[in-house]
Amino acid sequence: MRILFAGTPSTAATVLEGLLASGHEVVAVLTREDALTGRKKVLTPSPVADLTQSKGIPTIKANKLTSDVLENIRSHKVDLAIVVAYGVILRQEALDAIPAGWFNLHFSLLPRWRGAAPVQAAIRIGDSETGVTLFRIDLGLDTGPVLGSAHTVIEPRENAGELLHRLSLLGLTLLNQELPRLYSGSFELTAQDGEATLAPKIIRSDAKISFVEIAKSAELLVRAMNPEPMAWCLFNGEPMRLLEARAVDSSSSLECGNVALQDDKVIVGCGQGTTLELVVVQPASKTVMSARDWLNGHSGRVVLE
RNA sequence: CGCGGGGUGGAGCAGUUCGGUAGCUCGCCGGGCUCAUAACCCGGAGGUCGUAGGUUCAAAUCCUGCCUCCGCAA
Repeated sequence: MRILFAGTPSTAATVLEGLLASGHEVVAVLTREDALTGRKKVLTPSPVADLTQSKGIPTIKANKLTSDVLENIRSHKVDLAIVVAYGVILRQEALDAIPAGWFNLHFSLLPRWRGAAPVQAAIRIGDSETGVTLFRIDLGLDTGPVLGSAHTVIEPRENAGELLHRLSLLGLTLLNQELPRLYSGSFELTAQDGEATLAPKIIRSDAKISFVEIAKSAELLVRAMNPEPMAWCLFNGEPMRLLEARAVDSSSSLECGNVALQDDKVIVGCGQGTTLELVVVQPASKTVMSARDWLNGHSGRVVLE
């Protein structure tokens, strides 16, 4: 079958690369328009566009599926569309444009964590397992009937970036398993079953650490927000990013936000007498460094907020 | 011209406002103490202070250009 692949970020590019390597017939790719990015606001193509350019695959860049764009898609005589984090809502007119329909690879076990940030949400809340779901897109938000899914355990120290990478590989396996069934028409779609939860898009203020909460909650936040948008707190009035941290047992009880060195570990007091160990941090204007290095430069009383 | 911060021995920082031959917390090397140690004590190596030029008797510190790294915003 002639496939249209729709996706934007590097995760999507990873999946697309895998599909190509497996010999699927991707005849066109849909991705978001180039965007201004970085401090200098350089117009940059999406990771997916980057890949298709080097592979010479026809690429449609669109942030809205207008009639013109849909016409363009139809001109490629596409049978089936695979969507991985494209970032655009599909209206009925768009859904109708593909004969066999649009199938989305979603990074959670639907109906849990419908929406934009399922991986972050799963870690943030402390889920012990998650997975990927391949479903046919309908007009709702990740509500379509399921073709197949695969689950995996969330590792105790795993952050969102690491988990997303594993899920993209798992998703690729799932695609390679399910696509032949789609091709042959011998497949079944099952309605989503279970409690639906929502994983809305994350904004920076969601990633602000509160040292009043217990350490475990802070740890989950740090893991969930890495690499985007990255958990942060304030040090001397400047933002400091926390790349890696974990809740630890501690004999000493620190006031919330107070930092100390104990057994060669940098620890900070959290709510209810709990303790968070800082492992990797990045102060404003500085590069990423170990928490120990950071503390070395600051003798005296060190407080985070 | 989006806003802003940084580049000082191997690491992280102070010193720059009010110019006068470099300091702190670590690491490293050697020695000591100890049953022992990541603990403690003593000693040591290691820096043309990002770069080019300017001002000056004298520049990490003042002026100008450049390189480079980063936070925020998009």
